[in-house]
Amino acid sequence: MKLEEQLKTSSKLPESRRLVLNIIVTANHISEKLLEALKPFGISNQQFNVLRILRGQKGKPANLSTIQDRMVNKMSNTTRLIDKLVDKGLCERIVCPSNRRKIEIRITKEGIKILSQIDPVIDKVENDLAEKVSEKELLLLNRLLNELRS
Amino acid sequence: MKLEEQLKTSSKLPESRRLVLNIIVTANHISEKLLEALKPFGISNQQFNVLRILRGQKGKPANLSTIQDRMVNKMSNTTRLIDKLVDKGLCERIVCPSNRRKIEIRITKEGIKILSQIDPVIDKVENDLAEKVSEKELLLLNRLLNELRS
DNA sequence: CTACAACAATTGTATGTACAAATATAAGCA
DNA sequence: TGCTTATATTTGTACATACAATTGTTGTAG
Repeated sequence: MKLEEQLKTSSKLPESRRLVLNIIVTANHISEKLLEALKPFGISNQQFNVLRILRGQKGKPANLSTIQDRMVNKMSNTTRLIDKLVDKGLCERIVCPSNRRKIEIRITKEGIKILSQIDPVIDKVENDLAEKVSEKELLLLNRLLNELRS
Repeated sequence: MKLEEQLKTSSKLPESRRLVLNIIVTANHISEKLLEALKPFGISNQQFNVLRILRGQKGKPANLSTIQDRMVNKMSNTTRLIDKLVDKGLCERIVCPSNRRKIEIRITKEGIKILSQIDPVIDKVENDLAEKVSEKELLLLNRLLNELRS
């Protein structure tokens, strides 16, 4: 959808402003799709993101700061997010025995199980999106977006 | 910056997942830059967005649903956001005389003034970003992002 | 060994966001 | 008119996010 249509504005925006708004609007659009897909499982985008990070640890525990570093949204309160996942039984938190300042966070069997149910649903959202452009454009988009963050 | 570097992951992601993550990470990156630029003025991205919408009304008042329609982030509680702007004296809210269910929201002189101070700062953020790619790539990015939302 | 700096996580406060329910007004119709 | 439905906003609750302050622990210089 054309950006101006989306924002219901008639003003002619400079191309640099269009880029800024376009990226933010598109990111919101995608986040909504993801959230919608996750809704039946009762977890949020950020909770899902953390679970995937924990699974990626392949058994090794992660501490809070590691998780925060790897999150898509550098959340400012991972403590409370982990609280929610612990409440749901999807991960567990124990004090690190070698350094009691740290905590060790692990995904539980429950967590692994719910992730395996979620995986195909998220894959579909991602593929549906990517199919809106050609293979070549997909690679190009990824390259250009990386450059915007340089 | 390369996406994998940003997320500190070593896994090889499918290109469709890279696109999803790339857009969200880039949008966050841009939002942070904007927020940083707005910080000296004590207003948030969304408050700024609403002020710009109100200025675009050119004297005509806007009601809540109009604002909500035009917002970049379709915020789920514009009432409370307007409260904040009213508290700061940047806009005013009066009950619409012809239809008392509606409210009329207008930007104040104060609001216009602060916007005119903010404008060049935001322009700079937008231009700095756009300069990271060529003119041609800028247009292409805007076209492809529109397609992703179709 | 003690004092202090550095580190890791938690807590508090304010704002932002999603969703549902409540309130108030207006419009339509028997 | 009185009843129902639709419209516009507000309020409540839960979660997400930014930032600052606090707590508890470790490491280290003197």
